[in-house]
Amino acid sequence: MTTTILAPAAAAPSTRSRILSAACDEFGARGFAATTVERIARRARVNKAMIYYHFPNKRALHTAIVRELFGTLNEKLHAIVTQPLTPPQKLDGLIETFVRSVDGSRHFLPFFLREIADGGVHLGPEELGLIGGIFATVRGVIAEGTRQKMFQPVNPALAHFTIIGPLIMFRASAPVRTRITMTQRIDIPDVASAALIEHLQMVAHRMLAPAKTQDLT
Amino acid sequence: MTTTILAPAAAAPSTRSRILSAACDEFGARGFAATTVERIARRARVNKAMIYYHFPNKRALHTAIVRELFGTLNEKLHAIVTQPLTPPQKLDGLIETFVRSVDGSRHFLPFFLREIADGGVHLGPEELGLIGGIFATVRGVIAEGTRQKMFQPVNPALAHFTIIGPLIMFRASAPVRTRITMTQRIDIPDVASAALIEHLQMVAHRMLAPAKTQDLT
DNA sequence: GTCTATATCGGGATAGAC
DNA sequence: GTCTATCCCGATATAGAC
Repeated sequence: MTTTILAPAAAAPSTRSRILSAACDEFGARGFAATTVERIARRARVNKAMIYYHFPNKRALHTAIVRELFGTLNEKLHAIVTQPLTPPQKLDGLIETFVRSVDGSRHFLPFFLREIADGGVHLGPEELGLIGGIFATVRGVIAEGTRQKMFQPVNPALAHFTIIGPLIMFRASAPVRTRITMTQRIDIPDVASAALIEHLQMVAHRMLAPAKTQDLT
Repeated sequence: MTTTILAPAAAAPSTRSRILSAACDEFGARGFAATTVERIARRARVNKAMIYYHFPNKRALHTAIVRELFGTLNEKLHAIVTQPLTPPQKLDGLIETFVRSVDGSRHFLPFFLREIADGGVHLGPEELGLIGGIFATVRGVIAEGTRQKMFQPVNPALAHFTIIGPLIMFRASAPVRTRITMTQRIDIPDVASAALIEHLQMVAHRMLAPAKTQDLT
């Protein structure tokens, strides 16, 4: 699977990759139904018919993007948990990779959010498998740490979403927060990647610290 | 503001309330753009023209729902923080109210998620004010606790989303998790409201415990 | 591979009878 | 307040020339 969306290999981005990139932006900003092929074409500076030359239809274009987005994240996470590290170290690595991935591509987040909101109805077995792989990876680290008594026992699903949830919601809510800030006296500032990583790691540590002995940061 | 959506006053639900209820389901399941007025009409068992008799257009119907959904939550949260309680007690109350509200209405979550995903483009000043009010409420409690040295200093925005994020994402991801469970060997079970409340309160306590002295649950 | 032109249709919104 | 019929635009998708 060669990355055609985010790495146009410099120089002359192919038409196909321009279409994919433009589609990422449009789908991410508006969602599948509200995105028109016409707008994708304009953004990619190609004709509308070109899109139907490279992809059978709108849905297939969308699926291609989902597959690549989740696939690459999956690979990155897998690379971490197979290293010889302690469970807490792996967890820190997973958190950092999550944040860097989300912050490194403005595409990933909106896609993830909308697929969740739609209940995964657009996802075929292959895409579901990719998301399931992400679950399994995080969950495996938590289970490993609990087995080694380095973590207190927690519901792995809840622990998983305690790490992912704040990241997703905080980053995804940035536009809304900006609008709120402009309209009202409340100001809800953004934070840099490093600060976000640090916060999530702190929360994970505290959440998973064994009941008696713990070193709170 | 009389609740017309969720409390149809038994007996004969008015046409208008049937429309609102049906629209909740459709908008929640599909999002604004993918929802057709035709489907709302069918579900409400009325004619399409009836919808345009009761509401000026599709958008106004959507806005009416958003306004009520966020408005009632806002009131509930406000009622808690004005009681004479300690910051940790207020926070527990907020968490419980959040979870009960989300679990009590299958409508709230999808709307919230999609508005976030869409960057709040459908939200007017009034709706933004309601969401801003929710932010301000949670944030106020955290600031109060920090001032009284009962909480360690944290970024209030991050703290806020550490509480909200897991709840939203965990509940919202239930359909996807079910599909993953069916397709693969991974099984990501759901949890009851009480267990979710307990988990979120535990995380909040641990996150906010002052650095040195703490009683971990 | 790229473009113009067009078929086709679904869906938001309205007119107007009852 | 409720229904039928319809207008009309925009959007997906295709045909076919170059």
